[in-house]
Amino acid sequence: MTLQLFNSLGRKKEPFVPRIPGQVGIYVCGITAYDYCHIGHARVMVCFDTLVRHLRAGGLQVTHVCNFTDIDDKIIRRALQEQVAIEELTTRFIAAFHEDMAALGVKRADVEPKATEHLPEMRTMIATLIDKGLAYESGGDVFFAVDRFPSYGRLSGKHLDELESGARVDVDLRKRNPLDFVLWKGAKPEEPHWPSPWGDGRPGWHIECSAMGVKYLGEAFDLHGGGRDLIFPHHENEIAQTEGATGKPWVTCWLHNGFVNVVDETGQKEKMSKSLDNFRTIRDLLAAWRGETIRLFLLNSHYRAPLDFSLELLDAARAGLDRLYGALRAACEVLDVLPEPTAVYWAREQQERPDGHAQRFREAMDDDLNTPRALAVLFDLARMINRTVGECQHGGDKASLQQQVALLRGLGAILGLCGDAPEHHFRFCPADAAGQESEQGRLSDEAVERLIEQRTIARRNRDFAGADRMRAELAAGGIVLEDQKERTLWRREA
RNA sequence: GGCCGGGUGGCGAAGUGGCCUAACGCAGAGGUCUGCAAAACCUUCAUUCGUGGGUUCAAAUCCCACCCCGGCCUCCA
Repeated sequence: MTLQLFNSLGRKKEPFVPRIPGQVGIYVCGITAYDYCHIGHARVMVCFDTLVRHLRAGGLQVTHVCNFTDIDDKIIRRALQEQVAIEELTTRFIAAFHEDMAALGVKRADVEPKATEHLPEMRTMIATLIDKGLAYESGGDVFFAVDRFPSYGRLSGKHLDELESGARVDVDLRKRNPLDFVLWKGAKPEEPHWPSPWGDGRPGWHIECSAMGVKYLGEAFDLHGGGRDLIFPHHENEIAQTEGATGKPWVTCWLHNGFVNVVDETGQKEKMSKSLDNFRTIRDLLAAWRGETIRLFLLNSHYRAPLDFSLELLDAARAGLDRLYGALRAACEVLDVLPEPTAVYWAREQQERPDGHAQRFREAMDDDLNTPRALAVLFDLARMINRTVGECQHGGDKASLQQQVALLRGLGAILGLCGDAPEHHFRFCPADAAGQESEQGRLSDEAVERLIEQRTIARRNRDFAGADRMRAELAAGGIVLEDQKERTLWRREA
């Protein structure tokens, strides 16, 4: 079975066949750097990071491009509000983006181009479009003429005539067709601008992805992804510009992930978005939950389905992750070292692993990135590991345990999970504002270890009342104990 | 108005014609283990898949109608 992906262009699953055997180019629409990222952004990045990991596990050489929009209306407005230079603002939020993504286990893209660093490419493309009669100057701006691109609307399933009849705001008299979109905006006073044959100004939003996509991945490449909300008009416009300029088909397969919705107290749902001001930033959440927990939460539903966000669901995800790491930790009781969390590489591994788990995992991922099903395999493996640990403790064979744990880590790595030391997971200490009082009440790792030692002595002396008192003391600090044969493990409760 | 997703157990979520008396996770119940716990393991937890029709030997899965939720058509991941 080969990888099948749901192509938004045509709205059906298709076998994924790289244009160049063994190689894949993927462009993911990144962020506009003017604010912190929220769960919606996290979803896109985790989703495509996972896809890239899976492609690589399949032996493909992937070039992953993810851009930054570092000039646009919102950025200008925000910089003005905060009284900072535009570049300072964008630099700050790009750095924040990198931090957040690192916490979520999202690998850096191979290329992270910025719009402001690609003015020449954009101008060239605009010039070509004008030459070809697909774009025109009007009132200091340059517009793309949608009428001149016959397949406009193909991606979004919209027809020009229907769009035009729809109620549209702001009829711009400089446009020949109200749907024409701007490629180049004439400079306004006080705004950053660059020179161009059509006068000073700055690029429109859509053109940057076209120009940078072509530059780094070519006039034709395999995959282009982003959130559902980008289908129209952003991606529709990208296609029109690029294919208009090059005269040939651009992207083979368009991928779009579903929204993250927010449910309020009354049960009302709505899409999480900046403009609705109902978003939770990743950074907020990272105070109370590990990034990996957020990642598991996101991967627990299929990427194209809508996803409702709630704190309760994050707690459930944390409990699920506890289970996975619990198995790894149990394995530590038998194995001296855990196998490296290196992603399974199918080309090499598949013959050696006829065992059902790897197979099931791969089939799930190959089926349009069915991460919930892939995750189920991980949980099944965890159960098996727990069982095997029990057998090992009764004199069973360690080799199969070693293999199972290696598989859990190897498959986990494709999802970007289970890569840490179990203790790192269980001792995670929420830095969250849950309270100032918790600041004092919080026990340091060392203090916990000390109390546990005392308790061990008490238990040895069969002073169970004393031991229970110490356990209660630890419990008050959010510490849960697990007595093993030889030692006592502990974890912090959420 | 046009177009697009989604409605599966207490919750989340797979499954899209027979392996489904519905995977997996969370929560719950009982048991084993334990000084007691915790964790783990075992057992249990939807004869039912928004509603009503229909097609079929067979439907959560296909067709028709309807209801509900969300989104896009304007910046948005």
